[in-house]
Amino acid sequence: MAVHCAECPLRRLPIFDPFSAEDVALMEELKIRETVVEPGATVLDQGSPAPYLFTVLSGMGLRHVRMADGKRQVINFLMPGDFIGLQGAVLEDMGHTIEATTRMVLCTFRRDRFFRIFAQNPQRAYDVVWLAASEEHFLGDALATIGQLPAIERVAWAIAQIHQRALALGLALGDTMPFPYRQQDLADLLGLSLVHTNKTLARLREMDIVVWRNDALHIRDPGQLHRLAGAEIEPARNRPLL
Amino acid sequence: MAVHCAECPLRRLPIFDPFSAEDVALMEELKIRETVVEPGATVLDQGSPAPYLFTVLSGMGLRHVRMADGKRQVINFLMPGDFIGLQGAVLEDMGHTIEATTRMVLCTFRRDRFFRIFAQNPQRAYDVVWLAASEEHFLGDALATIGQLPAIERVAWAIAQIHQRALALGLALGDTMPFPYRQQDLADLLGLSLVHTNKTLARLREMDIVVWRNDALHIRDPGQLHRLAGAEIEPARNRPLL
DNA sequence: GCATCCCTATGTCATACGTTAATGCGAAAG
DNA sequence: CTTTCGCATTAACGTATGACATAGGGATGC
Repeated sequence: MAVHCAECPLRRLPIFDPFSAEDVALMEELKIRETVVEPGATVLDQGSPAPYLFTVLSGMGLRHVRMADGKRQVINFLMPGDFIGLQGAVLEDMGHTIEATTRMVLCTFRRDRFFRIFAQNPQRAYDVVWLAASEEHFLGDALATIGQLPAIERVAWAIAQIHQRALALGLALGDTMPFPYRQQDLADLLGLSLVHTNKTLARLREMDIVVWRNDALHIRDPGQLHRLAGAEIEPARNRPLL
Repeated sequence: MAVHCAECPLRRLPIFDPFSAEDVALMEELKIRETVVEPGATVLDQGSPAPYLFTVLSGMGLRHVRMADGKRQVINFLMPGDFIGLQGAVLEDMGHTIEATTRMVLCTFRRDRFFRIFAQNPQRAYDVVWLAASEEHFLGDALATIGQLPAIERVAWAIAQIHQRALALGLALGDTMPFPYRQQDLADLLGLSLVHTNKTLARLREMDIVVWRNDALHIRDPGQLHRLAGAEIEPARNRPLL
């Protein structure tokens, strides 16, 4: 019954893929259909509750929040296998907007039908919880990065994150990966200004750590990059209660 | 079967309260027990996968991450009704540490037994998804605040958040609320230095917006505070399943 | 061909914030 | 009563980052 996304070994995502259907009846029940989003277009704009849930079948994008004064915060990146719209489906509004940075193909299903399957298949409910927890984990990491690290480490962190996911998805060829973002997107993710992000990227280039040209990014020194990005989390002083 | 926490109108939390048991057999099945955490002590230290899940019955605390160089990032605050340990229960490790800032009473249950009820009660599965989504909503908000706003607005945001939750829980008396945190905690939440947080609080005091003494905080000018905090502070409301 | 647009690149200057250090103050300890 | 400790408070100074300005490089269109 559960159809796992072939493109998503990373998140083990239990999604419904309309193209490799195993259970046509279930898909009919869920009213699954395909949605295409062109680069620059948005799909689930913030403010409104969402009657639909989506799974990313292909393409890349990002979710961001637009603030009162025009400031923008990118929450995270979207890659094939990601499951979006949960907030909008469960809360009264989904607090952010989904924007495509490449042509993105989504698998769409209806909220009401989707949650109905919880009753039929508890394992899927657990999978959804797992997804939400992964998301939470990432956001905590992002919070720590933005809150505590200097610009160069933030940028390195973002690149390492994207690389890691791209690798797991088979989108990256070794240390070269697709990078269909503008520097403004990176800046808005990391809480930096565009100019400073640019300068930081220049520094990374001068240090011969990464090279970025034309929607593709190459990591020339993975060791250095991960040293910059990764030293963050360390086991805390442990005082076991149990 | 579901026993809702009397203390938690805000999150409508579907928790098991061992003190108002309606279903003794279920509680036995879940091996529920009570856990007390003294101020300063920690539970669920980061790094280890957690075999237990907790619900906060009373007291306050926070979750934070400790980083390599000793830096600390507070992820969020904990109040009665909060459900913790989901990441540790679902992922291989829970990325942060839970720390009590007052004496905290927790309701503990075993991971394996807990998830088993998904099969028996799909509504509870939906509730857990709802909880995770609320968490996600908050983290996105925090990310935008830390990433984009200046110090004074960050502090105002944090205070407004806590006030809102305390109000909903009946912990606040009008514009006076418990505030059992050190300024360091606030600083680590907001990605600011201790000193700068202090100065910002002093500014807010001079502006006659908030006064803070002895674990209690009084909002003297709610209008001003909310104007500073931004309209972002809307609570995550629940969306009925049907 | 030129013009326009969007984005990247780089320099100069301004400032919000971090760092260090010293002071004070109440609570707990001896 | 004095000491110590944890935490709040302020001041002086340094710096990472933001703001502004300008130029350059492809694209796309006429």
